[in-house]
Amino acid sequence: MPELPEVEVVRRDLDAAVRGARVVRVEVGRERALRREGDSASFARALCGRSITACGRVGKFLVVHLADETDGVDGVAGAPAVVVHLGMSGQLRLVGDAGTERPPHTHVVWALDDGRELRFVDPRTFGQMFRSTLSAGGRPAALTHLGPDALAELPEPDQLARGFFGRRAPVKVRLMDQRALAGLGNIYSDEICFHAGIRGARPAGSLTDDEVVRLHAACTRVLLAAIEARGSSLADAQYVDLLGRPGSYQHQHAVHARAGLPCPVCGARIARERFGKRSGYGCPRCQR
DNA sequence: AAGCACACCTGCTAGC
DNA sequence: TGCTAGCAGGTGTGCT
Repeated sequence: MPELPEVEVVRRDLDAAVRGARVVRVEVGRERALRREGDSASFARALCGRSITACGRVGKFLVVHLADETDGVDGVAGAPAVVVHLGMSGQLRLVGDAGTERPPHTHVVWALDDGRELRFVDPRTFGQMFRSTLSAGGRPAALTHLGPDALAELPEPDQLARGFFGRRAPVKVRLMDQRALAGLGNIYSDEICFHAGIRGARPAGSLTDDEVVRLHAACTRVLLAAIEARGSSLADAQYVDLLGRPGSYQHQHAVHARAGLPCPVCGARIARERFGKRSGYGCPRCQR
């Protein structure tokens, strides 16, 4: 399932590929993909004729910046954007030839002025796209509830520690709380906790200053390595990039989805643990 | 107010 | 072999 690194890989590729292209037609095959929009016809009308000026990201949300109708200036308050969330199984696919057969579950298609198509494909339909305008800080207004981005805006350790103070919730759950820190999901919270040597089930408020410093460092280290490897593609959710290519960071996973396999550091068996309805993974020996 | 439980949805798998 | 039940997951909402 796409988390921050996967979305960042898509963002970089998309930015390089479609910046300056103009949307000439929008097709909506499934309304649910636009469930935050009033109706798909007005969504399509609003996009047609607009140029893509840049592609940004906040946490797991992709932000496609569009040229303003009047002056085409991007990035200022009030400028239009389309926010895309890939959910669990969503993919953005860019094809050069619009005649290429569309995969099943292609819910939204943007036809570009150079003949290419940007397709939103999402079997499990947890993903969505919707319009939003940029607020004063440069973020889409619809995303102001998100905490700082876990890569671009990672708070300093002392500020992270303040966010953990007094919390009984497990540190893994706290890391995945998008209102506190945006971008981490089940995969990367497991890997970050492992690299920090901290059990995910520990109450967030129980972490020492030194442990928060380790968590802070592990966060940046893991996210950068995952982006370098172009993200994680696991068996079921099948993350692939704009051109359909899988990432390779799953081969570097130390603990996630590796229950019963040996820890790459100490050889102990990786344990699976329940966090509500979710499962987390960790090394019982390396993580305290 | 923090922390839970649940709905949403589909494809895959384990078990019968 | 063919069916069904269970599971996976992020976000948003609503309850305690």
